Amino acid sequence: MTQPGGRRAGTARPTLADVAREAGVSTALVSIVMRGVPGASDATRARVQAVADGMGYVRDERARKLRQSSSRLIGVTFDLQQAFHGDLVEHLYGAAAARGYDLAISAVAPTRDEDVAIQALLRERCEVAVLLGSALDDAVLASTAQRVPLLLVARRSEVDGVSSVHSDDAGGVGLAVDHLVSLGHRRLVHVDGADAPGADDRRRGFALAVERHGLTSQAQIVPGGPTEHDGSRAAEALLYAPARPSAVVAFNDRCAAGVLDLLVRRQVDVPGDVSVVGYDDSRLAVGPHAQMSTISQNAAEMAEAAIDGALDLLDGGDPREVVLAPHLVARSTSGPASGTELLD
Amino acid sequence: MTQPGGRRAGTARPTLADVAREAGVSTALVSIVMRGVPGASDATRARVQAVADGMGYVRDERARKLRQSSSRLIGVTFDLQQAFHGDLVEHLYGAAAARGYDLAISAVAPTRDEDVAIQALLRERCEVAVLLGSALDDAVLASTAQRVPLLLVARRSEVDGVSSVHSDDAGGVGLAVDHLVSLGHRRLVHVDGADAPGADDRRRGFALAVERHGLTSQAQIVPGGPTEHDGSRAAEALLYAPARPSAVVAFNDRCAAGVLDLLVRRQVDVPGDVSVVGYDDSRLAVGPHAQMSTISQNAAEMAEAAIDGALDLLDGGDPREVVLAPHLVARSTSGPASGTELLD
DNA sequence: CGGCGAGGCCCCGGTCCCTTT
DNA sequence: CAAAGGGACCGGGGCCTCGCC
Repeated sequence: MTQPGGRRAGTARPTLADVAREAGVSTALVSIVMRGVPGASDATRARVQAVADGMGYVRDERARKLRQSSSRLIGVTFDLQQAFHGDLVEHLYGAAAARGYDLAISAVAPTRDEDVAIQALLRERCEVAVLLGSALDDAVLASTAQRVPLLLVARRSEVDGVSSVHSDDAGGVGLAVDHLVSLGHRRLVHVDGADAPGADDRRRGFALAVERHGLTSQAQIVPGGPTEHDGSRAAEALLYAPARPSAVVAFNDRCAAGVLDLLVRRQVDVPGDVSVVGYDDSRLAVGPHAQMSTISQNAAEMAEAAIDGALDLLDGGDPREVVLAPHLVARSTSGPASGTELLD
Repeated sequence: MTQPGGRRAGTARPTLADVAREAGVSTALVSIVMRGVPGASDATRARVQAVADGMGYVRDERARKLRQSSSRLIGVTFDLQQAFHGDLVEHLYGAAAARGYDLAISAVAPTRDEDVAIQALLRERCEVAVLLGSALDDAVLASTAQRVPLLLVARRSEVDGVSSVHSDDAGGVGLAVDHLVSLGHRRLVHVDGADAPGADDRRRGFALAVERHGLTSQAQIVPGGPTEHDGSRAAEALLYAPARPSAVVAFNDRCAAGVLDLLVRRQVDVPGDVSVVGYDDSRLAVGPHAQMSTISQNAAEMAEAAIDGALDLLDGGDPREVVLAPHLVARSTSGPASGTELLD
């Protein structure tokens, strides 16, 4: 009750000035100690540190970043429902911290638009924004890029001034096709991603790969989507098709999980009767359907590349496109084609 | 090039002062216009707004919150891998916004400890922290609560001064048991959550419920865990048990998904041979295993209660425990017991 | 007298109270 | 009294100065 002002007890957190008063030194000195920079004697340093710890002092990142010319803050938008985004965010934290940057994350969800998420980041004065799997159209991306340097992850960018980091989607699907063909499969199907980011490239990659193997006439692309439900529906339709495929390349792991679930449910043996390959190597791939064969995008590598690209943009580097090589992770949902398949 | 100082072109974002200079007014007036508060004529308001829009002005939330006595910021920690946390975060955004608060979210993941996530929130000077499914022990919670008001979601708190919002876990499992018993099931199994938050209560609820129905001797609790893998393993063990159960109550939806996957894979008919009930009603419940019967915690309601509780704590209210009533969502993984079951 | 430890002071970008026209 | 301006201030950071051994 030393203060006549009616401030709520316990609410106020100690500031540099509070610590300085308590320790009997200036705020500048406390600042020096808290930052661990030269300018204080060891004895003073220890004493001030002890006082700060005792008071539970935590520095105000807001005030600190306000004063500094550079906020050293990277904004990230991600989709709360996408498991792969979760993997990416986790590694983005690590990659940013390793370079002395903080992360401000802003979620996208059915009731929270991507624009809203980006506006929130702009108000936080992040120096660059990293958008995971953005669904914004080129016009919006272009106008956003004029307000803040922009880097897209897991999506290609046709937009001027926008960097991007994504895996070689067409090539990745090609790896899946190569793998299946080498196992003896001939009748291949691609359950596509409809209008999801990357779906075009994966469709194209599938078409190119089957052509390369001279299997175009036996191959098929069926409409799917990015969710388990889409995969299930597509698989159901395939079961009633005249010539049942012997191998399926799904748009992503979620889609593949839907395909797998329906096949297992219909007592189709995987990989005995049908092989299935997913895309992403998200946590789903090693989940309940344990050991899904899939194309891995390597979240850690992608996150590193994203932070590198973002900081390069900040340093005045030209926007650029980084294409990562995906690789095949053959687990237990893909196997040799059955005998009948080999006959045709 | 009006400034001789070598600042990087295009990097600097306009400030209030820039807008004021451009519009030929004071910063105070621009502030009034940007906040939409009384104190400016309509004509001036329109003119200043136009200038600000033209310059692409976005206010600096950091500076604003620094000046304001209250930061109106709620910190949230959540697990990137938990689908249910994603649902909660989405609704927390909405609930906080409805009360004029911002959210600062900080993720927890295998390589990012809960302590690290909380420290980040403290540096952002959030006024209260909402922890989703915290795994911190009581001692750490108690010491954290001394630095910032704390509210736990989806976990009970024994700690003094900490509020909590969670569903009635024991009661919820009771609902599942009642449902299954009413369908004629007698040999019930609970695949538990090991040491996950809430697992104790759900075990207890199961034991109480089967006792209430006089089925203790035929009931069983087997070790499980919070992941699909745990569910799968437990289900596998059950298939080799002497008396196969006719119904399973899983710790959560992920665990139930694992159980379901293994059963389907082993060609056990669900719900013909075995009924399965999950817990959470997360996105998984309506995912690939379409239409899982489960106990719903209603993320929207929980989020509302969490924000209410957090703000109440801020207003000086006493810490309190809010227990929400879970409810049964009977979908297609639970059905009548088979004939053999009814005989014993 | 040189160098190190420490303090004074303004600044970052808004907000808000008070004063002026 | 409404509209607009002036200036202190929130919590730290960084430059410059000063005292002292």
